[in-house]
Amino acid sequence: MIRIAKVIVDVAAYPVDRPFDYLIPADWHDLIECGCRVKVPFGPRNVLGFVVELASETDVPLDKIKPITQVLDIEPVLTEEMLRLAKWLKKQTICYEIDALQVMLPSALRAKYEKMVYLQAELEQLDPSLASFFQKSQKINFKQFEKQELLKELKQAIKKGYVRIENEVKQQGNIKEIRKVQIHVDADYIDKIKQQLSKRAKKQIQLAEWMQNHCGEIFAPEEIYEQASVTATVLQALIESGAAQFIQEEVYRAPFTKDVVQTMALRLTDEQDQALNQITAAMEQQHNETFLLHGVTGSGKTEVYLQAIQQALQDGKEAIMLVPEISLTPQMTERFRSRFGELVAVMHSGLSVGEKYDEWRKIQQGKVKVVVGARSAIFAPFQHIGLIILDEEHESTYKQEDAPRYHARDVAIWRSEFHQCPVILGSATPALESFARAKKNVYTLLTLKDRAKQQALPSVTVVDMREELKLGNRSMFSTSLIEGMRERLMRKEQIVLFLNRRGYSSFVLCRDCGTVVQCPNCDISLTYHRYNEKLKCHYCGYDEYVPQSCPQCQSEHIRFFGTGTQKVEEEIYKLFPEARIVRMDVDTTSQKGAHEQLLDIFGSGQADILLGTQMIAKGLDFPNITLVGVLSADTSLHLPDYRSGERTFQLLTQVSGRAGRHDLPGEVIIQTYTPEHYAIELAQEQQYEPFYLREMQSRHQAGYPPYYYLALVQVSHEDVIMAAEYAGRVADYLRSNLSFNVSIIGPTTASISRLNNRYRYQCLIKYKREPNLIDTLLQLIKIYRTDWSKKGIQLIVDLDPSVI
DNA sequence: AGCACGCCGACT
DNA sequence: GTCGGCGTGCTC
Repeated sequence: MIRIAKVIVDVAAYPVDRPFDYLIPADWHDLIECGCRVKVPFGPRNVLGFVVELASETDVPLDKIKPITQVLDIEPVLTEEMLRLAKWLKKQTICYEIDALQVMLPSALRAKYEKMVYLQAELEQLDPSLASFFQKSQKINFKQFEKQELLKELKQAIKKGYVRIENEVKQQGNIKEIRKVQIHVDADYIDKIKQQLSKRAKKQIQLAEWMQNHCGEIFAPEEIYEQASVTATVLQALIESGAAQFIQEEVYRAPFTKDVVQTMALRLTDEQDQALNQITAAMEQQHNETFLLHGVTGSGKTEVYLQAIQQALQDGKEAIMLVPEISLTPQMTERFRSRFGELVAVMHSGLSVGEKYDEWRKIQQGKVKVVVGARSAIFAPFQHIGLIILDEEHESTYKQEDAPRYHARDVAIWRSEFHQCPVILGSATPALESFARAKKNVYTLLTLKDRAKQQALPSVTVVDMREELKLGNRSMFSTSLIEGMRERLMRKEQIVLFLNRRGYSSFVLCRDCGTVVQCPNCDISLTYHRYNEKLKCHYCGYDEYVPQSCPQCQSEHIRFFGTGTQKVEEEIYKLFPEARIVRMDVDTTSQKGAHEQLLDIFGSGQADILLGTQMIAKGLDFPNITLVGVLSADTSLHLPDYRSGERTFQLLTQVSGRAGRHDLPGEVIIQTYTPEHYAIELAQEQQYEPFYLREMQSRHQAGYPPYYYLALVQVSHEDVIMAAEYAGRVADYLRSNLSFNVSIIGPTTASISRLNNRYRYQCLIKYKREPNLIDTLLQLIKIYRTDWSKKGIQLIVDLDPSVI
């Protein structure tokens, strides 16, 4: 007899990161299952929790055990697979189990808490200032009293027992329902009602007769008004007499705006066909093989994905397709929807909470078979996964930056083992780690060397901006880029300009004293944004108006340096006043749907130039683009990160791939001050393998992945001295507890040494094999959680960090 | 995490 | 005496 539920409570804290036992009330014995959300009393408050296990007995003394107060789900929201996956995530990423559970669900299913004040006595007994609140209701939100500064009075009332405070657990997600009308099933019954109607109620009689012809059917009220030509009052009257009833029908919010035309599978090239065959073979054998699909830009990776998914669907299975971020989704999702129609769900950050919830339910209820989405879609609640795909697998957005710090690739591989299905990691520029694994046959390498339509790769020119400067060209455009743009504008072809910095200019500098205007909360210079004449911190969001004089020396000689997208836009207008420009960066795409809209404008030929940041580097596929310009290849090259070379190579290759994808030949112009850097030289040749070999060499020398694994421990505190002191303790602890062949670098200041008023230090751990590592880190975290956290120290452990 | 409990200094 | 500061400990 099962009576005890083991529950993970919604409290992210070290001492409560374990299941708590609760009694299942008798009426719910058959109702509560593993994976259900429940409301439970926890100490003095009520919290939400997840049932992770059912048991028939408990070690907890009976006087301590409390019953579950509410069941939030009749059907579990988490499968057994998810509960197991959560335990794995907890261990793998060192996070709280509750965080691992929450990350798998749409935010709509997470709890919201509200403190409510309940009236416990007669209204007259209460202080008049309080009593006014309880005129209409027995319970009032605590916030109301807070706002009116009545906390003292409230405290008095609690003491006297007139009121009581209780924490209410609320669900945010509501299923959107619309009201429909169901006609009574029995025509004779409606007839009876009709007989009882007054002869003068002509309209009601008319409606009753209409209803007799539609027994049991369901209509939207508007349909009835129109079809029976009656008004709402008449319908209301008949519903009251029982001839019909209102019902609630669940609807899904529609995140798709456009209709799509059905497309068929394209004919594959030999290379594509070979790749597909290996994948489908693995699917047939139910083999959890991981493929690395390395295909040059324009080689038709997406078509391979589509046909592999087609196969999964034919086998009665489901498929998950991950894409890096919203940038890819409009064009990509359209492509998926046009192939698989209504069987596709979409998940990305651009959807509202409600829309995400609806898409999630479509997956859970088996209404769709394919999900196309960003990182978190890897947790799609499918039960028979036949295939998982990560497109652009090298992208760092697949790594979540806050707890649980998981990598979607690792989760994908875990789920593929569970479901015995293959995983495809696809990229034109695979992450070094992935390519190395493919070379070691951990992954199966599939290569697409040629573009699908046999187009030549675009010709790439690297322009040395130092030479331009010597020749007296001080503008941000080289002579050849200007010429290229002029030609394309004349020929009515399209241009993509890429710049990886948003805003107007990168920093504001005083020419007299050399002060650079900095964020007051972070150790970062502020960026000038022209449209609202403000300086903005891109890390914490702080903004201020542009100072008229230097804040340090009051000099008026302050100048803007560096170049952002807004400034480039202005410069282009100066050069080509007739050019129609679409600018895409975080500032122009923050509104919902703006992304699609801007791409539509460009795609339909209403603009000549697409100017943008990172977000335009991927996935764009427009036939008329024949020129791609990279304004400065150096920006990403000189970041203090061991991956900066790899990132630059990837970025340049991706951007270059936007040109000449169809019939017209493409040209790429890369502007740089360091043309001799191997990442730029090899990007020009568009050869991945030479770059891979060269980069592997430097990783080997410097002791970085894939030769070593990394773990990062970051310490922060409001006070520099505290932060430095405890970072030192971390380093000491690690050095004395890890083996000698592990190198510990640091403590050093983090690349952003102050963020949101906290000073940041870090220790980097490089290791090849250190079975002791997780346990040592857990020990360290224990010390931090029991001791250091009280002193305001914050400690973060990131295994396999994507940015260091 | 959040909340109660408890112990200590400063005020009507 | 009472209020409110925050160190300590617990949550099935």
